Amino acid sequence: MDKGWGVTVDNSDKIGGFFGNKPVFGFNLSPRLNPNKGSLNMFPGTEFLVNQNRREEAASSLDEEKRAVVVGEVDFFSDKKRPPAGNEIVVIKKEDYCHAGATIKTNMDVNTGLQLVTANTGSDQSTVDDGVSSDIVEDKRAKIELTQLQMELDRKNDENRKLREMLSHVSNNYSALQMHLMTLMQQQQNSNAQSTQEHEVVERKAEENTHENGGVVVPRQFLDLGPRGGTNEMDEPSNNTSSEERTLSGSPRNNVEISRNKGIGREESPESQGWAPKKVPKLNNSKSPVDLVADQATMRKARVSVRARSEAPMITDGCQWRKYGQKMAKGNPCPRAYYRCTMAVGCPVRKQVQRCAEDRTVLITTYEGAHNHPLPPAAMAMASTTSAAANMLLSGSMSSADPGLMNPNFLARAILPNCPSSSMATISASAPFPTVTLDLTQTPNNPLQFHQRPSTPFQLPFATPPQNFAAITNQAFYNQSKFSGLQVSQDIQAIAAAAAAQQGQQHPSFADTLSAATAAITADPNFTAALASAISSIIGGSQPNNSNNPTTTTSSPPTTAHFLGK
DNA sequence: CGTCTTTGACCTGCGC
DNA sequence: GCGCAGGTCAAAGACG
Repeated sequence: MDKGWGVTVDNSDKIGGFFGNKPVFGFNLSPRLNPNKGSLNMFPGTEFLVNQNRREEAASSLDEEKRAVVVGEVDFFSDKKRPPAGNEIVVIKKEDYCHAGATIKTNMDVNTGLQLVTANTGSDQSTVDDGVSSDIVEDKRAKIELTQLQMELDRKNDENRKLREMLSHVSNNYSALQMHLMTLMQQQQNSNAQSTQEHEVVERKAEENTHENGGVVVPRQFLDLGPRGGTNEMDEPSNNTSSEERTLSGSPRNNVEISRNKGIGREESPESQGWAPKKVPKLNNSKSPVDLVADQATMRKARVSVRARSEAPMITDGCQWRKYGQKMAKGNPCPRAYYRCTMAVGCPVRKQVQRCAEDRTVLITTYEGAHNHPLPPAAMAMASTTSAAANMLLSGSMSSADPGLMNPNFLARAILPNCPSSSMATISASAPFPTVTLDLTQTPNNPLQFHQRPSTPFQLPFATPPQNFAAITNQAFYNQSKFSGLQVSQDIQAIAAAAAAQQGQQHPSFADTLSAATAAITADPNFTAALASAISSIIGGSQPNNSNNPTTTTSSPPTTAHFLGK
């Protein structure tokens, strides 16, 4: 039944749907083509539409169109896949063997009851009577593409959801592992603390005796790092004690110091309040437990080194420093300057400033000791950072029995929990002064690193949201208490609260402060970048006001400070 | 005059 | 035991 266009398929063995030598739509006829039994096989790759009941709905919308892509041979005339009468199959993509717009229609012959298949090659649209116009085909094609995009979007969304779930799962596992590690570490520290408890009792008695004898009361440290602090612990008990020890040493110089301490009233000198020389007097071989602990503490005295690019001779850190020496260090043509904190009498904090031999634009500032006085709020960032770094380092060293706990990567993660890369951490824990290096000369994408050797310089990012300071500070304090398992003084709590108050937060308790800090960190997923940005802003802000005279730092507004809490 | 820096001397720890 | 390097002291000088 030729409709005048295309081919009508009936009981004949031929189907005229050929375009050239190629069959339209690529359908093959079965040798015994019965419209009810025949087959219409489409070549793979042919995109087509099935417009169900188009015939009945005439010019109805194309919403009911079904789209399919032939991925294999499709037998439309098999019993199962036969399209019902009134279907229209439209090719939407030009193929080698057909044109876009070519159609196959199935229709029921009302006279014979046979299902008719009408084919239109699409090559000559003028012959199409009720066929599909090219505009409609284009419209269909656009709709199909839209559908394709929607499907792709759905697929991507689903994939993203699965990835998020996977990430969440991994994060949970990591947190669980970290908590487990911390638990193990704290258990180890507790056992260490027990072993040193006896020594503490001895030291406390010594302190009490000092007070009874009218000795100088040494201010408490902000934090106790390690078993009862560092070298200051050794110097704290009393001047009398240290003097006696120095007498035992037989050192002429020490004898001079003894006479000074007793005679000229150097009680307020640094040496009497934490600034006693680090040189440990040689004592008798039969050291007391206190001495042994003190020696151990000396060995554990941590340093935090900050590498930053600065033209100024010294970075402004909000603290007041007094230069007390300068030395030429081996392997570096630049002299090393020695400073001590003068913000409070007897503050034991010292720092060394030296330019990097390889890159003289890099200023290396090494902090040692803990401040024994309140810190300006602006000084919190660096103070807490260095303090946390030192704390982690010392905590790790205390657990030297377990090498895993000294893993620098773990340490760095403890300090910077959101550091994505474990390779950021390299910590020099070599005796007697384990050192953490905060390198601000690295690439902006990875600005804060822990490592032993500097490498690539970079421009400091100076844009710093001030509200990050509180988060940084609190995070550092949080890490201190969380990982070191040591006591956090009320001063620290106040400082942390003050720092958090900079964010306009209310913190009735330290726990709340920590919670707020955690929230702040959560809100700012890139803690590393925030911290680096904060520190770099310190340095950046210091540069304009910095003079060659370190003392001028006191007159400039204390934007921040470098402190190393012990 | 007080404060701070400079700088040579001194002390200590460590490696050989 | 000696030498070296790092760290510290303190007298002298500079500066406001």
